[in-house]
Amino acid sequence: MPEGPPIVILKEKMDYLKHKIVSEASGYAEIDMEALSHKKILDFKSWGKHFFICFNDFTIRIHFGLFGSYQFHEPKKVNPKLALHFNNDDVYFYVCTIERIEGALEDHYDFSADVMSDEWDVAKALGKLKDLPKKQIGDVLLDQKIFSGVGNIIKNEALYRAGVHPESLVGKIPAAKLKAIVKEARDFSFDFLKWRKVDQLTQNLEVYRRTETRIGEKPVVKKDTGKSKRSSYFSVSEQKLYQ
DNA sequence: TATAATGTTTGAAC
DNA sequence: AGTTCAAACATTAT
Repeated sequence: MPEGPPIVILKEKMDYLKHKIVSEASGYAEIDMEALSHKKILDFKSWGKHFFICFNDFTIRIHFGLFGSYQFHEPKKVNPKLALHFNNDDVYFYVCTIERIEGALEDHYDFSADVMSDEWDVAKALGKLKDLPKKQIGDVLLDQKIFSGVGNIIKNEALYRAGVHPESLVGKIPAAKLKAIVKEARDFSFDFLKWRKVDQLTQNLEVYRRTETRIGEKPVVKKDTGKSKRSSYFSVSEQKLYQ
């Protein structure tokens, strides 16, 4: 479920429930379920990996973490964290964090940091990178304050496309390469979205989890890198290490 | 069947 | 005070 693109897909799938009235809310999330009853959903929004259900004066935030899922119409066998009931329909959310946010979303989130947003701001992202010269680019790409929505798949694929090694230090990467990374973080996210919609994502990944299948071609190395110690997949021959 | 994985927060330990 | 680490949440694909 995680990275930004599947959240955009969820938002699109939820669209038919926009302007509908919640008849009842249930689940084991620690929010006031009563507060959702008989309330009209004004909109669905997203910021990176966060999904928002917007009501008049508050918003419900859902984050799916690593294992979260959702289902329309019929419940799964396990207990939902949140279930929204409508007149003739239901939506269920599982293994996610649910929080209530008061007031305007814009006061809590900077949408120009969301790589999939219309408001995505390349110059702002580059400016933030400038302040982190000693960080590894692999770590920085996972920083949601800079690249909201980027997860480990997008990180690895964007770095491969840009030809930069994940352990490269931000301050040592040439400006043109940094620009390429920022561009690919967004471009790959939209390819991710396109491929996921037709269930063709894994076939199109060039390095992520490709250590076995690429034997005989350019070998892909897997290594836990940086402070985050997340798995990086990269080609030593095609991705330059700047340090 | 065992393992690893698209994520993040929290709090203890150093 | 800063960091580093494990734990916690719990599921699914391979």
